[in-house]
Amino acid sequence: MAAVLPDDLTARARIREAAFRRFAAQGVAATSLRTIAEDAGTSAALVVHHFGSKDGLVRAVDDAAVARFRTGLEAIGTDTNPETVAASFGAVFERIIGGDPVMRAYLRRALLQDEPASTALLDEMLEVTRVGLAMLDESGGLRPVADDRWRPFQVLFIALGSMLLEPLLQRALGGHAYDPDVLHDRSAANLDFFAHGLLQDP
Amino acid sequence: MAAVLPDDLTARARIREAAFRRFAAQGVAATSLRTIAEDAGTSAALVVHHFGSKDGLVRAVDDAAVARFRTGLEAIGTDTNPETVAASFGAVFERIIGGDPVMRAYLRRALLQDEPASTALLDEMLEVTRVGLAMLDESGGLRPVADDRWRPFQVLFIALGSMLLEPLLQRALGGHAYDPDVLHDRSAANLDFFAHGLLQDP
DNA sequence: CGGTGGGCTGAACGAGTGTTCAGTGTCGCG
DNA sequence: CGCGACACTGAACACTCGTTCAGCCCACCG
Repeated sequence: MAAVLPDDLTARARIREAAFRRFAAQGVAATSLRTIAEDAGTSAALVVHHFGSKDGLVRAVDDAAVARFRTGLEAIGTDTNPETVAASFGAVFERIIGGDPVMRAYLRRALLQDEPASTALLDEMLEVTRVGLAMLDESGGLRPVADDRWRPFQVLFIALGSMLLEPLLQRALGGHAYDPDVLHDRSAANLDFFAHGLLQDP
Repeated sequence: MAAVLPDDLTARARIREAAFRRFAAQGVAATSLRTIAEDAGTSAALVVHHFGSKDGLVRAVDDAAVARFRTGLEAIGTDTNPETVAASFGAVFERIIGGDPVMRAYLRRALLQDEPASTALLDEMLEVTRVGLAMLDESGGLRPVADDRWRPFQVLFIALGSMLLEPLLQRALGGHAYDPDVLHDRSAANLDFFAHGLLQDP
Protein backbone atom coordinates (compact mmCIF):
# COMPACT_ATOMS: atom_id res chain seq x y z
CA MET A 1 0.00 0.00 0.00
CA ALA A 2 2.38 2.63 -1.25
CA ALA A 3 1.34 6.20 -0.52
CA VAL A 4 0.54 8.31 -3.53
CA LEU A 5 3.13 11.02 -3.98
CA PRO A 6 3.53 13.60 -6.75
CA ASP A 7 5.88 12.44 -9.51
CA ASP A 8 7.21 15.91 -10.18
CA LEU A 9 9.32 16.01 -7.05
CA THR A 10 12.94 15.00 -6.86
CA ALA A 11 13.47 11.59 -5.36
CA ARG A 12 15.04 13.31 -2.36
CA ALA A 13 11.89 15.36 -1.78
CA ARG A 14 9.63 12.34 -2.32
CA ILE A 15 11.59 10.40 0.29
CA ARG A 16 11.35 13.22 2.81
CA GLU A 17 7.63 13.60 2.24
CA ALA A 18 7.01 9.86 2.49
CA ALA A 19 9.01 9.74 5.71
CA PHE A 20 7.06 12.70 7.08
CA ARG A 21 3.77 10.89 6.53
CA ARG A 22 4.95 7.56 7.90
CA PHE A 23 6.59 9.12 10.95
CA ALA A 24 3.40 11.06 11.64
CA ALA A 25 1.19 8.00 11.27
CA GLN A 26 3.19 5.31 13.05
CA GLY A 27 6.26 6.91 14.61
CA VAL A 28 9.93 6.74 13.73
CA ALA A 29 10.82 3.47 15.44
CA ALA A 30 8.01 1.57 13.72
CA THR A 31 8.91 2.83 10.25
CA SER A 32 11.60 1.09 8.22
CA LEU A 33 13.70 2.63 5.48
CA ARG A 34 12.40 0.04 3.07
CA THR A 35 8.80 1.11 3.71
CA ILE A 36 9.68 4.74 3.10
CA ALA A 37 11.59 3.83 -0.04
CA GLU A 38 8.63 1.87 -1.37
CA ASP A 39 6.27 4.79 -0.68
CA ALA A 40 8.65 7.09 -2.53
CA GLY A 41 9.10 4.62 -5.39
CA THR A 42 12.82 4.15 -4.86
CA SER A 43 15.25 1.91 -3.00
CA ALA A 44 16.36 1.86 0.62
CA ALA A 45 19.93 2.45 -0.48
CA LEU A 46 18.95 5.76 -2.04
CA VAL A 47 17.56 6.97 1.25
CA VAL A 48 20.95 6.44 2.85
CA HIS A 49 22.65 7.94 -0.18
CA HIS A 50 20.70 11.18 0.23
CA PHE A 51 20.45 11.49 3.99
CA GLY A 52 23.47 9.58 5.26
CA SER A 53 21.51 7.47 7.72
CA LYS A 54 18.08 7.01 9.22
CA ASP A 55 18.98 9.56 11.90
CA GLY A 56 19.92 12.00 9.16
CA LEU A 57 16.54 11.48 7.54
CA VAL A 58 14.76 12.03 10.85
CA ARG A 59 16.65 15.29 11.32
CA ALA A 60 15.85 16.44 7.81
CA VAL A 61 12.15 15.69 8.30
CA ASP A 62 12.17 17.47 11.66
CA ASP A 63 13.84 20.52 10.18
CA ALA A 64 11.38 20.68 7.31
CA ALA A 65 8.44 20.38 9.71
CA VAL A 66 9.79 23.10 11.98
CA ALA A 67 10.35 25.37 9.00
CA ARG A 68 6.83 24.75 7.73
CA PHE A 69 5.40 25.52 11.15
CA ARG A 70 7.47 28.70 11.53
CA THR A 71 6.25 30.00 8.19
CA GLY A 72 2.68 29.66 9.36
CA LEU A 73 3.54 31.29 12.65
CA GLU A 74 5.13 34.34 11.05
CA ALA A 75 2.11 34.92 8.89
CA ILE A 76 0.05 35.22 12.07
CA GLY A 77 2.69 37.08 14.06
CA THR A 78 2.07 40.27 12.12
CA ASP A 79 -1.36 40.54 13.67
CA THR A 80 -1.00 42.95 16.60
CA ASN A 81 -4.59 44.08 17.10
CA PRO A 82 -5.28 43.18 20.76
CA GLU A 83 -8.91 42.35 20.16
CA THR A 84 -8.11 40.03 17.31
CA VAL A 85 -5.37 38.44 19.36
CA ALA A 86 -7.83 37.68 22.12
CA ALA A 87 -10.42 36.37 19.70
CA SER A 88 -8.02 34.10 17.90
CA PHE A 89 -6.12 32.68 20.85
CA GLY A 90 -7.82 29.37 20.72
CA ALA A 91 -7.63 29.28 16.96
CA VAL A 92 -4.10 30.48 16.31
CA PHE A 93 -2.42 27.11 16.19
CA GLU A 94 -5.49 25.54 14.73
CA ARG A 95 -5.41 27.99 11.86
CA ILE A 96 -1.87 26.91 11.12
CA ILE A 97 -2.47 23.22 11.35
CA GLY A 98 -6.24 22.97 11.01
CA GLY A 99 -6.04 22.05 7.35
CA ASP A 100 -3.12 19.67 7.62
CA PRO A 101 -3.95 16.36 9.31
CA VAL A 102 -0.51 14.91 8.64
CA MET A 103 1.15 17.87 10.33
CA ARG A 104 -1.18 17.46 13.30
CA ALA A 105 -0.30 13.79 13.67
CA TYR A 106 3.38 14.61 13.30
CA LEU A 107 3.20 17.27 16.01
CA ARG A 108 1.23 14.97 18.24
CA ARG A 109 4.09 12.49 18.22
CA ALA A 110 6.85 15.07 18.24
CA LEU A 111 5.55 16.89 21.31
CA LEU A 112 5.98 13.76 23.41
CA GLN A 113 9.63 13.34 22.70
CA ASP A 114 12.39 15.47 24.06
CA GLU A 115 14.43 15.65 20.90
CA PRO A 116 15.86 19.06 20.00
CA ALA A 117 13.36 19.73 17.22
CA SER A 118 10.33 18.94 19.36
CA THR A 119 11.70 20.91 22.26
CA ALA A 120 12.27 23.94 20.05
CA LEU A 121 8.76 23.75 18.61
CA LEU A 122 7.10 23.59 22.00
CA ASP A 123 9.19 26.36 23.49
CA GLU A 124 8.31 28.46 20.49
CA MET A 125 4.60 27.89 20.97
CA LEU A 126 4.90 28.83 24.60
CA GLU A 127 6.78 31.98 23.68
CA VAL A 128 4.17 33.01 21.14
CA THR A 129 1.49 32.48 23.75
CA ARG A 130 3.39 34.58 26.27
CA VAL A 131 3.87 37.42 23.81
CA GLY A 132 0.19 37.37 22.94
CA LEU A 133 -0.77 37.46 26.60
CA ALA A 134 1.66 40.32 27.26
CA MET A 135 0.09 42.34 24.44
CA LEU A 136 -3.33 41.64 25.84
CA ASP A 137 -2.15 42.67 29.30
CA GLU A 138 -0.73 46.00 28.11
CA SER A 139 -4.05 46.93 26.63
CA GLY A 140 -5.71 46.12 29.97
CA GLY A 141 -7.57 43.14 28.62
CA LEU A 142 -6.31 40.68 31.20
CA ARG A 143 -7.92 40.13 34.56
CA PRO A 144 -5.26 40.43 37.29
CA VAL A 145 -4.58 37.23 39.17
CA ALA A 146 -2.51 36.34 42.20
CA ASP A 147 -0.28 33.90 40.35
CA ASP A 148 0.13 34.55 36.64
CA ARG A 149 2.72 31.88 35.95
CA TRP A 150 0.09 29.46 34.78
CA ARG A 151 -1.82 31.59 32.32
CA PRO A 152 0.35 30.82 29.29
CA PHE A 153 0.01 27.13 29.97
CA GLN A 154 -3.73 27.31 30.42
CA VAL A 155 -4.06 29.04 27.08
CA LEU A 156 -1.66 26.63 25.45
CA PHE A 157 -3.42 23.57 26.83
CA ILE A 158 -6.78 24.71 25.48
CA ALA A 159 -5.22 25.53 22.13
CA LEU A 160 -3.28 22.29 21.84
CA GLY A 161 -5.70 19.96 23.58
CA SER A 162 -7.88 19.42 20.57
CA MET A 163 -4.81 18.57 18.56
CA LEU A 164 -3.22 16.26 21.11
CA LEU A 165 -6.47 14.43 21.72
CA GLU A 166 -7.85 14.67 18.20
CA PRO A 167 -8.68 10.96 18.09
CA LEU A 168 -10.79 11.32 21.24
CA LEU A 169 -12.65 14.30 19.83
CA GLN A 170 -13.23 12.44 16.60
CA ARG A 171 -14.80 9.59 18.51
CA ALA A 172 -16.86 11.73 20.86
CA LEU A 173 -18.13 14.09 18.18
CA GLY A 174 -18.80 11.40 15.65
CA GLY A 175 -17.19 13.51 12.95
CA HIS A 176 -14.06 15.34 11.93
CA ALA A 177 -12.70 17.43 14.79
CA TYR A 178 -11.13 19.86 12.34
CA ASP A 179 -14.06 20.27 10.02
CA PRO A 180 -14.28 24.06 9.42
CA ASP A 181 -17.75 24.30 11.02
CA VAL A 182 -16.73 22.31 14.06
CA LEU A 183 -13.53 24.30 14.37
CA HIS A 184 -15.50 27.55 14.23
CA ASP A 185 -17.88 26.46 16.98
CA ARG A 186 -15.03 25.28 19.15
CA SER A 187 -13.14 28.53 18.78
CA ALA A 188 -16.23 30.49 19.79
CA ALA A 189 -16.71 28.29 22.84
CA ASN A 190 -13.06 28.66 23.79
CA LEU A 191 -13.25 32.43 23.52
CA ASP A 192 -16.29 32.40 25.78
CA PHE A 193 -14.39 30.20 28.20
CA PHE A 194 -11.43 32.59 28.21
CA ALA A 195 -13.77 35.51 28.76
CA HIS A 196 -15.94 34.22 31.59
CA GLY A 197 -14.78 30.84 32.81
CA LEU A 198 -17.15 27.98 33.41
CA LEU A 199 -18.66 28.64 36.80
CA GLN A 200 -21.59 30.74 37.88
CA ASP A 201 -20.78 33.97 39.66
CA PRO A 202 -21.72 33.59 43.32
CA MET B 1 21.67 -0.76 33.35
CA ALA B 2 19.03 -3.08 34.62
CA ALA B 3 16.20 -1.39 36.47
CA VAL B 4 15.94 -2.21 40.14
CA LEU B 5 12.84 -4.24 40.84
CA PRO B 6 11.65 -5.81 44.11
CA ASP B 7 12.80 -9.40 44.51
CA ASP B 8 9.67 -10.47 46.32
CA LEU B 9 7.52 -10.45 43.22
CA THR B 10 6.86 -13.43 41.01
CA ALA B 11 8.87 -13.43 37.82
CA ARG B 12 5.65 -12.83 35.94
CA ALA B 13 4.94 -9.69 37.95
CA ARG B 14 8.53 -8.49 37.62
CA ILE B 15 8.34 -8.87 33.87
CA ARG B 16 5.09 -6.94 33.67
CA GLU B 17 6.46 -4.17 35.85
CA ALA B 18 9.70 -3.93 33.88
CA ALA B 19 7.72 -3.80 30.64
CA PHE B 20 5.47 -1.11 32.08
CA ARG B 21 8.48 1.09 32.85
CA ARG B 22 10.23 0.50 29.55
CA PHE B 23 7.07 1.04 27.51
CA ALA B 24 6.44 4.28 29.40
CA ALA B 25 9.98 5.54 28.91
CA GLN B 26 10.70 4.58 25.33
CA GLY B 27 7.58 3.12 23.77
CA VAL B 28 6.62 -0.41 22.80
CA ALA B 29 8.31 -0.55 19.42
CA ALA B 30 11.67 0.56 20.80
CA THR B 31 11.66 -1.97 23.62
CA SER B 32 12.87 -5.53 23.01
CA LEU B 33 11.88 -8.60 24.96
CA ARG B 34 15.51 -9.19 25.87
CA THR B 35 15.77 -5.75 27.47
CA ILE B 36 12.64 -6.39 29.51
CA ALA B 37 13.92 -9.82 30.49
CA GLU B 38 17.23 -8.36 31.63
CA ASP B 39 15.45 -5.70 33.71
CA ALA B 40 13.37 -8.42 35.31
CA GLY B 41 16.37 -10.67 35.84
CA THR B 42 15.08 -13.49 33.64
CA SER B 43 15.25 -14.71 30.06
CA ALA B 44 13.39 -13.59 26.95
CA ALA B 45 11.95 -17.06 26.57
CA LEU B 46 10.22 -16.76 29.92
CA VAL B 47 8.45 -13.63 28.78
CA VAL B 48 6.93 -15.58 25.93
CA HIS B 49 6.23 -18.51 28.24
CA HIS B 50 4.14 -16.30 30.54
CA PHE B 51 2.48 -13.94 28.07
CA GLY B 52 2.40 -15.93 24.84
CA SER B 53 3.91 -13.18 22.72
CA LYS B 54 5.04 -9.59 22.83
CA ASP B 55 1.52 -8.52 21.90
CA GLY B 56 0.21 -10.55 24.81
CA LEU B 57 2.61 -8.75 27.12
CA VAL B 58 1.50 -5.39 25.77
CA ARG B 59 -2.12 -6.29 26.41
CA ALA B 60 -1.35 -7.48 29.94
CA VAL B 61 0.53 -4.26 30.71
CA ASP B 62 -2.32 -2.19 29.27
CA ASP B 63 -4.89 -4.06 31.31
CA ALA B 64 -2.91 -3.64 34.50
CA ALA B 65 -2.50 0.08 33.85
CA VAL B 66 -6.20 0.52 33.15
CA ALA B 67 -7.07 -1.37 36.32
CA ARG B 68 -4.68 0.73 38.38
CA PHE B 69 -6.17 3.91 36.94
CA ARG B 70 -9.74 2.76 37.58
CA THR B 71 -8.96 2.01 41.19
CA GLY B 72 -7.77 5.56 41.67
CA LEU B 73 -10.81 6.86 39.86
CA GLU B 74 -13.27 4.96 42.02
CA ALA B 75 -11.69 6.32 45.17
CA ILE B 76 -12.49 9.80 43.93
CA GLY B 77 -15.85 8.94 42.43
CA THR B 78 -17.42 8.63 45.87
CA ASP B 79 -16.95 12.33 46.38
CA THR B 80 -20.29 13.92 45.47
CA ASN B 81 -20.02 17.26 47.27
CA PRO B 82 -20.55 19.79 44.46
CA GLU B 83 -18.19 22.33 45.95
CA THR B 84 -15.40 19.83 46.33
CA VAL B 85 -16.04 18.55 42.83
CA ALA B 86 -15.58 22.06 41.47
CA ALA B 87 -12.50 22.67 43.53
CA SER B 88 -10.83 19.46 42.55
CA PHE B 89 -11.63 19.45 38.86
CA GLY B 90 -8.20 20.48 37.81
CA ALA B 91 -6.61 18.15 40.32
CA VAL B 92 -8.71 15.02 39.95
CA PHE B 93 -6.52 13.24 37.45
CA GLU B 94 -3.44 14.80 38.90
CA ARG B 95 -4.28 13.38 42.31
CA ILE B 96 -4.45 9.93 40.75
CA ILE B 97 -1.28 10.21 38.78
CA GLY B 98 0.52 13.08 40.47
CA GLY B 99 2.74 10.80 42.50
CA ASP B 100 3.45 8.30 39.77
CA PRO B 101 5.81 9.57 37.07
CA VAL B 102 5.94 6.22 35.31
CA MET B 103 2.16 6.14 35.05
CA ARG B 104 2.19 9.66 33.63
CA ALA B 105 4.74 8.75 30.98
CA TYR B 106 2.79 5.62 30.16
CA LEU B 107 -0.46 7.54 29.75
CA ARG B 108 1.29 10.17 27.67
CA ARG B 109 2.26 7.53 25.16
CA ALA B 110 -0.94 5.54 25.40
CA LEU B 111 -3.22 8.49 24.75
CA LEU B 112 -1.68 8.99 21.32
CA GLN B 113 -2.48 5.56 20.07
CA ASP B 114 -5.88 4.30 19.15
CA GLU B 115 -5.48 0.89 20.64
CA PRO B 116 -8.46 -0.44 22.58
CA ALA B 117 -6.91 0.14 26.01
CA SER B 118 -5.97 3.76 25.29
CA THR B 119 -9.35 4.43 23.74
CA ALA B 120 -11.13 3.03 26.77
CA LEU B 121 -9.03 5.09 29.16
CA LEU B 122 -9.69 8.34 27.36
CA ASP B 123 -13.39 7.72 26.96
CA GLU B 124 -13.54 6.96 30.65
CA MET B 125 -11.84 10.22 31.55
CA LEU B 126 -14.24 12.10 29.34
CA GLU B 127 -17.18 10.35 30.96
CA VAL B 128 -15.98 11.18 34.47
CA THR B 129 -15.59 14.79 33.42
CA ARG B 130 -19.10 14.84 32.01
CA VAL B 131 -20.59 13.34 35.14
CA GLY B 132 -18.77 15.87 37.30
CA LEU B 133 -20.01 18.72 35.15
CA ALA B 134 -23.56 17.39 35.27
CA MET B 135 -23.43 17.28 39.06
CA LEU B 136 -22.15 20.80 39.11
CA ASP B 137 -24.89 21.87 36.74
CA GLU B 138 -27.66 20.37 38.84
CA SER B 139 -26.52 22.36 41.83
CA GLY B 140 -26.64 25.51 39.70
CA GLY B 141 -22.89 25.98 39.76
CA LEU B 142 -22.45 26.14 36.01
CA ARG B 143 -22.78 29.30 33.98
CA PRO B 144 -25.19 28.68 31.07
CA VAL B 145 -23.60 28.86 27.64
CA ALA B 146 -24.96 28.77 24.11
CA ASP B 147 -23.03 25.67 23.11
CA ASP B 148 -22.16 23.32 25.97
CA ARG B 149 -20.69 20.55 23.86
CA TRP B 150 -17.17 21.80 24.45
CA ARG B 151 -17.18 22.20 28.19
CA PRO B 152 -16.09 18.66 29.03
CA PHE B 153 -13.21 18.96 26.61
CA GLN B 154 -12.11 22.30 27.97
CA VAL B 155 -11.99 20.86 31.47
CA LEU B 156 -10.25 17.74 30.26
CA PHE B 157 -7.63 19.66 28.30
CA ILE B 158 -6.71 21.77 31.30
CA ALA B 159 -6.58 18.70 33.51
CA LEU B 160 -4.55 16.62 31.08
CA GLY B 161 -2.43 19.36 29.55
CA SER B 162 0.11 19.42 32.31
CA MET B 163 0.49 15.68 32.00
CA LEU B 164 0.71 15.55 28.22
CA LEU B 165 3.21 18.39 28.12
CA GLU B 166 5.01 17.59 31.35
CA PRO B 167 8.43 17.84 29.69
CA LEU B 168 7.61 21.37 28.52
CA LEU B 169 6.48 22.42 31.98
CA GLN B 170 9.58 20.91 33.49
CA ARG B 171 11.72 22.99 31.17
CA ALA B 172 9.78 26.20 31.56
CA LEU B 173 9.44 25.98 35.33
CA GLY B 174 12.98 24.85 35.92
CA GLY B 175 11.73 22.23 38.35
CA HIS B 176 9.46 19.25 38.81
CA ALA B 177 6.02 19.95 37.36
CA TYR B 178 4.44 17.52 39.80
CA ASP B 179 6.19 18.67 42.93
CA PRO B 180 3.42 18.90 45.57
CA ASP B 181 3.89 22.66 46.02
CA VAL B 182 3.86 23.32 42.30
CA LEU B 183 0.85 21.08 41.86
CA HIS B 184 -0.99 22.93 44.61
CA ASP B 185 -0.34 26.32 43.03
CA ARG B 186 -1.36 25.07 39.63
CA SER B 187 -4.61 23.61 40.91
CA ALA B 188 -5.47 26.92 42.57
CA ALA B 189 -4.75 28.81 39.37
CA ASN B 190 -6.86 26.37 37.38
CA LEU B 191 -9.77 26.74 39.77
CA ASP B 192 -9.53 30.50 39.40
CA PHE B 193 -9.47 30.08 35.65
CA PHE B 194 -12.56 27.88 35.74
CA ALA B 195 -14.30 30.40 37.98
CA HIS B 196 -13.60 33.65 36.16
CA GLY B 197 -11.77 33.05 32.90
CA LEU B 198 -8.77 35.05 31.85
CA LEU B 199 -10.15 38.26 30.44
CA GLN B 200 -11.19 41.48 32.11
CA ASP B 201 -14.92 42.13 32.33
CA PRO B 202 -15.77 44.90 29.90
C1' DC C 1 34.61 11.56 -28.71
C1' DG C 2 36.12 9.95 -23.89
C1' DG C 3 35.74 10.90 -19.17
C1' DT C 4 33.81 12.41 -14.93
C1' DG C 5 30.40 12.60 -11.53
C1' DG C 6 26.10 12.00 -9.40
C1' DG C 7 21.59 9.66 -9.10
C1' DC C 8 20.38 5.21 -8.41
C1' DT C 9 20.18 0.03 -7.83
C1' DG C 10 20.28 -5.09 -6.11
C1' DA C 11 22.73 -7.97 -3.40
C1' DA C 12 24.90 -8.77 0.61
C1' DC C 13 26.44 -8.16 5.64
C1' DG C 14 26.18 -8.17 10.61
C1' DA C 15 23.31 -7.08 14.27
C1' DG C 16 19.10 -7.44 16.58
C1' DT C 17 14.28 -8.93 16.54
C1' DG C 18 10.23 -12.20 18.14
C1' DT C 19 9.58 -16.85 18.61
C1' DT C 20 10.41 -22.02 19.02
C1' DC C 21 12.16 -25.95 21.21
C1' DA C 22 14.46 -29.53 23.68
C1' DG C 23 15.87 -29.98 27.99
C1' DT C 24 16.86 -28.91 33.20
C1' DG C 25 15.54 -28.31 37.80
C1' DT C 26 12.02 -28.27 41.34
C1' DC C 27 8.06 -28.41 43.47
C1' DG C 28 3.54 -31.02 45.27
C1' DC C 29 0.55 -34.97 45.14
C1' DG C 30 -0.84 -39.96 44.86
C1' DC D 1 9.22 -43.13 46.06
C1' DG D 2 7.62 -41.92 41.20
C1' DC D 3 5.48 -38.88 38.24
C1' DG D 4 3.29 -35.19 36.22
C1' DA D 5 3.07 -30.14 36.17
C1' DC D 6 5.24 -26.12 36.16
C1' DA D 7 8.88 -22.32 36.03
C1' DC D 8 12.69 -21.60 33.63
C1' DT D 9 16.87 -21.68 30.48
C1' DG D 10 20.34 -21.40 26.32
C1' DA D 11 20.63 -22.29 21.77
C1' DA D 12 18.83 -21.91 17.55
C1' DC D 13 15.42 -20.35 13.98
C1' DA D 14 13.63 -17.24 10.42
C1' DC D 15 13.16 -12.72 9.71
C1' DT D 16 13.76 -7.64 9.51
C1' DC D 17 16.59 -3.96 10.45
C1' DG D 18 20.16 -0.14 9.03
C1' DT D 19 24.04 0.09 6.38
C1' DT D 20 27.76 -1.00 2.80
C1' DC D 21 29.41 -1.74 -1.69
C1' DA D 22 30.37 -2.63 -6.50
C1' DG D 23 28.47 -1.34 -10.39
C1' DC D 24 24.87 0.60 -13.77
C1' DC D 25 22.90 4.49 -16.32
C1' DC D 26 22.97 8.97 -18.14
C1' DA D 27 23.58 13.92 -18.28
C1' DC D 28 27.18 17.19 -18.69
C1' DC D 29 31.92 19.08 -19.84
C1' DG D 30 36.45 19.44 -22.08
